[in-house]
Amino acid sequence: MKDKVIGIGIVSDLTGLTERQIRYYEEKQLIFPGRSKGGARKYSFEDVDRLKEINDKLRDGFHTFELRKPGRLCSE
Amino acid sequence: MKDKVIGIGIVSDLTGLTERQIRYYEEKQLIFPGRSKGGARKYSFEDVDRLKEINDKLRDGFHTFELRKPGRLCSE
DNA sequence: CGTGTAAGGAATTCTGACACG
DNA sequence: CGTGTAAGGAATTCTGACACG
Repeated sequence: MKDKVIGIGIVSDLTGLTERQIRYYEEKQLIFPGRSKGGARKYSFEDVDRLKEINDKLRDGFHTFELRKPGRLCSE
Repeated sequence: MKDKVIGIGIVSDLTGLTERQIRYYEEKQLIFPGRSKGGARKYSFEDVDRLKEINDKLRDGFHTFELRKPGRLCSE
């Protein structure tokens, strides 16, 4: 379930999110996909669930920087 | 685990088999991958295990036609 | 801020075939 | 029989940018 083996196209199908959204969440450090030799992003099923959750939260009014994993412990 | 979401390249990495072997086993009806809209083969983790098993059997001397799922119920 | 899109390139996968044995 | 490879095309994904707001 933690194997990073799913391509972004399938993840898009699975989550209903656009590839743009998925890449943006990575840019904002909310998700950390693996990469194939060629550089293609690879996700796990856990990542898929996490992506759905992120999108839900965003629709609830949260901002990307509020959804980082750790929670705090960033600057102290 | 039964979700057909893994591309043939990753399956090749996961199983150690070449893409040629993986496609050949499909041609011989030993494995049944899904397809993306564009026609790319998509496999499940179950398929990955099945592929390893198929290759093991072949190395043990079996032939592809002896490894079909059903077992018999083909011509009677 | 979060997301859409057009742009050009690079990597991936597909099929049918010839090869060996 | 099971697998390797070169061949050309089609689909996938990548990055950086401009856009809106």
